Amino acid sequence: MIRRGPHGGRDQSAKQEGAEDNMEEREAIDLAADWADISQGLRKDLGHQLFTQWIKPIQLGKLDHDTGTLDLFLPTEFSATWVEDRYHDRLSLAWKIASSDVRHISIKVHPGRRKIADLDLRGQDGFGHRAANDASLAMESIGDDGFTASVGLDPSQTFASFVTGSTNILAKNAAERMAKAEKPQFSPLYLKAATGQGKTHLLHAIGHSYLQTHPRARIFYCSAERFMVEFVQALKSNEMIEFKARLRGFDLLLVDDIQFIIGKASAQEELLYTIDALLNEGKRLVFAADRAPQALDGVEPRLLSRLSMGLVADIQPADIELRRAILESKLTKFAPLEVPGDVIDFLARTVSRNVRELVGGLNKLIAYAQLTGQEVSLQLAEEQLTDILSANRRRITIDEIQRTVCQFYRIDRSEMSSKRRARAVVRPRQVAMYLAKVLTPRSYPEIGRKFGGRDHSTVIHAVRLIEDLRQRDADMDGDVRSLLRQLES
DNA sequence: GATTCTTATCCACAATGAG
DNA sequence: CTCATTGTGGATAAGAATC
Repeated sequence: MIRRGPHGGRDQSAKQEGAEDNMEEREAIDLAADWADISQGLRKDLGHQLFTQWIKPIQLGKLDHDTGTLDLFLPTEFSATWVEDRYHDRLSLAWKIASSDVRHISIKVHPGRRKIADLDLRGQDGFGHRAANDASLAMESIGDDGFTASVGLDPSQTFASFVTGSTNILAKNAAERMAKAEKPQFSPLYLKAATGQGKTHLLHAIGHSYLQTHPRARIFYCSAERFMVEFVQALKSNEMIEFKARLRGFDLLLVDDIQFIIGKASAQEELLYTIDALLNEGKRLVFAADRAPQALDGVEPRLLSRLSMGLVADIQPADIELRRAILESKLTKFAPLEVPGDVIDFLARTVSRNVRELVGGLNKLIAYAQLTGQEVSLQLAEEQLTDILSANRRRITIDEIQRTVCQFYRIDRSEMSSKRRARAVVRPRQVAMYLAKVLTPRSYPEIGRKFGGRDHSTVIHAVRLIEDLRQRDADMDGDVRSLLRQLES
């Protein structure tokens, strides 16, 4: 698995080595071999389509031994941003596992390609800043006096750029108070949200805001994953005491994705002591995770109680109004650019899972439109965003359909499986079968089974019948439409 | 209530496609 | 090749419609 070249301690040896050319060549071969392994794994993980679209075009750059940073090149600004956004963590982790010389990865546009200025969507919109999560700079900046840029906080992720709605206002207010108030009323603050709902954004924002009011504050920001890496490194090199001392010197501790700490008993222990020490001094602690503290199984109870003793603020998934507001706010960044209202509406309505995807979709659309010189239109959106759309189509179950249809026609749920053939129950049953075929990927036999074990040809008959009826009967069409609307929201 | 008509259902079987 | 899915035509009996 771990491929090691014959040149282990490169940092020292490479500079004195006479045969430098040879070294470089060997290294390039090693990296290429590692990359072959990694991309094999990713191919399995991501599936063929995603792999060929995003991973395959990646070209290996050089490894900088001083910083341990490996460059990965993509042919376009857009694909670089995309890969950065979606796969940075994965790639980074895979490389760290494959080669101990690689400590960070950097995803860039291939220097050979001309950078299209118009398409430079980064920077303004918070898209493609996953690297900041890594906070590789956080630990390195400990020596200095908390200079903002080196803390690893993404400068675009501030409270000002955080769009609020009813689902996240609570968490935002809590975060703001954590950053502003002189004495924190609660600590730690625990942010709970599914991926892509903005917890990382809030974490960064707290950092920035606190730094504004306390310019000399010492802030620690990192993901729990990163925490683990640092921890293990300190452990290996017998620098634990130093490591502990550093940790306790911070005024504000921001730890992202603490669910990753599950199962690492020793790191948990260390985190626990750090929390206690910082809490006693009235320091501020903020944690973020994708689940409630109680749901972090594998974390010891003492740590759990520390995590939940402050305020646990839940960020609900963005609702449609918030999603629209986010898009509008991003849109002001492309000021002269016209994006029709129905496109915004379409995006806000369909991509519901993940805000990153939402913004990513908008970026992709705009980039594509500019590349091809087309107008941004609803049609273009439907064509270009098929991957995002299919991933976001809410998984509607047959049970859900049956419930909704029964409610709509005011009949009992049991009629879906009953043997009765009265019009009043057969029609709804057939409508439900039709909807099951249209809205789910289930096969005819499977649908038949869900309707009292009916034959698959019965389902086919029902689907065709309702299709036919929708054409000729306006009432039926209206019924189906309103059912579709109900089910898809 | 007895009748004819309509059709929801099941069955047997062919064609097709994924693994 | 095997298995599951889709699709066709036919038979039957449960309801609907008509008297």
